Amino acid sequence: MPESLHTDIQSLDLFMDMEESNFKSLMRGSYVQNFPQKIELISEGETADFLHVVLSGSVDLFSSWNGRETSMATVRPVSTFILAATVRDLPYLMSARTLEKSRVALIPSQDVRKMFAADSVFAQAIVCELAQCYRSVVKNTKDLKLRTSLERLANYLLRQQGRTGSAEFDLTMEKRRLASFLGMTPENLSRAFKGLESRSVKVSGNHITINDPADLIRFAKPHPFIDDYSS
Amino acid sequence: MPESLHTDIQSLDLFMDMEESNFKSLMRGSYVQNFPQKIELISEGETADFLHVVLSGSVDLFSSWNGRETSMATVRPVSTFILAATVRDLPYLMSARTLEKSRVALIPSQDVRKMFAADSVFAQAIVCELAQCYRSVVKNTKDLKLRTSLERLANYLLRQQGRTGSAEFDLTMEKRRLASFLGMTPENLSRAFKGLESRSVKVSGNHITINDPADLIRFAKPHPFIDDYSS
DNA sequence: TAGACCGTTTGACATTAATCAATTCGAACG
DNA sequence: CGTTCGAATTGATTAATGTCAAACGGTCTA
Repeated sequence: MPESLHTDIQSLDLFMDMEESNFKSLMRGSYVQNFPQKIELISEGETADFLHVVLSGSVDLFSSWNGRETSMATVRPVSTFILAATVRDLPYLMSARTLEKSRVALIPSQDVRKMFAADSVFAQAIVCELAQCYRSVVKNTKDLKLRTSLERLANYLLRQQGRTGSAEFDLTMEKRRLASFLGMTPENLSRAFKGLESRSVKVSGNHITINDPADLIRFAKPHPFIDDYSS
Repeated sequence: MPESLHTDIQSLDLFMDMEESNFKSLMRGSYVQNFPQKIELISEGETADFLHVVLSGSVDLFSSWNGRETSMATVRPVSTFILAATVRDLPYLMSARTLEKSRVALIPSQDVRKMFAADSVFAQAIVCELAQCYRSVVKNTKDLKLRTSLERLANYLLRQQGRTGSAEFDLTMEKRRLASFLGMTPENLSRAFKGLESRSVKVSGNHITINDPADLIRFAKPHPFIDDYSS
């Protein structure tokens, strides 16, 4: 693996503080692969042979049951996914596919498990990462169970707006995936956008304008323990 | 804290393999409290001062937003809760209340954090526990997003049946809470039970009889990556 | 044992969301 | 510049779920 990528990977909280030699050792068994768009990287139920790190592009985590499918999360650079399956040596609970041309680093799970037993700083970093992941999923569950689809969309838009700080921004995924992520059908999402027009939201293609954020906030009632992904 | 309780706590995967002296040291700062029924132990948003261990009774984890409330999980002896908030020193994402008279051990979060930095075996146990918790919530999300309420109930009954092994069993929580846990209203749950009558489910009070499990399975289509809580 | 209380059930109805079919829109391409 | 393809939208309809009010049925207690 080219040295330049080491730097990217090492910049992750997960690897940042670990013993340099240990990090090098982890990288020795790892390799980087480039994938075209819409390639399934892993499938639900497979054993977790590698910890994955998205270096560029983006990856969709999704699940299926009985012919239905739902998008669970989007992984963007630079971050890892399926850490939980890796450390427990259990089958994946989600599938993953590239959303666009992406570069992914693959670190053998066995090496990760060996290393976290040997390097206590690394173990601590894994604890933090997993706790963070756990809290994200809990927030997501609260979002799903406590809110209507219109409220979920409104809060989603406010979160996106918070990331850019601007009143205008572009959706970062296509609407059909957003619908799936928010737990509704594409048709319903389309109507939900209509329903937010009266709350000062303007949609044109995937460009969103929030004319009166205060008004939208009044309706959406965002709450840090659901919407603040940083805690 | 009485020595006899040490044994209960130490029997948890989380503490089982750690250095005896470290465990003792953790216990030194801890204490046990008895709570009556329906007492709120912690509230969403508070800082996580203690790791909680349910020794007897049972505890409901729930969340609220905008006047609505939903039950997220039930904690039964012997197990911990709010580990994630504890290790990250962040506010609770859920509230907790006793469902019945319960005995709870309180371990200062600071001590837990110190200890997991010092004892790498403990750190590994925390990693396993958190990974497990994470996977449980992911399964729950899949259940919510991929299934109708009728399917969720059917699979819930099959899971309960799997725990006892018998075709008959009693519900372990009152129906209003079960409804909330499954993401529906009590009225809807009542109708869902009716809807499962044709699938050989008989309900009498909180006593359930599954006359033809194969038939119910055909409808519910249980799947290990959603319903198998042991992996 | 009568009454009160609380959870559950039932029925009627409203709301929300999913489905199906048809159309529109927009980017990619020859 | 028109064609093509897939996504997005729209409308009509059905299905699922929530709401409200009333009735029912236990359990506890005075």
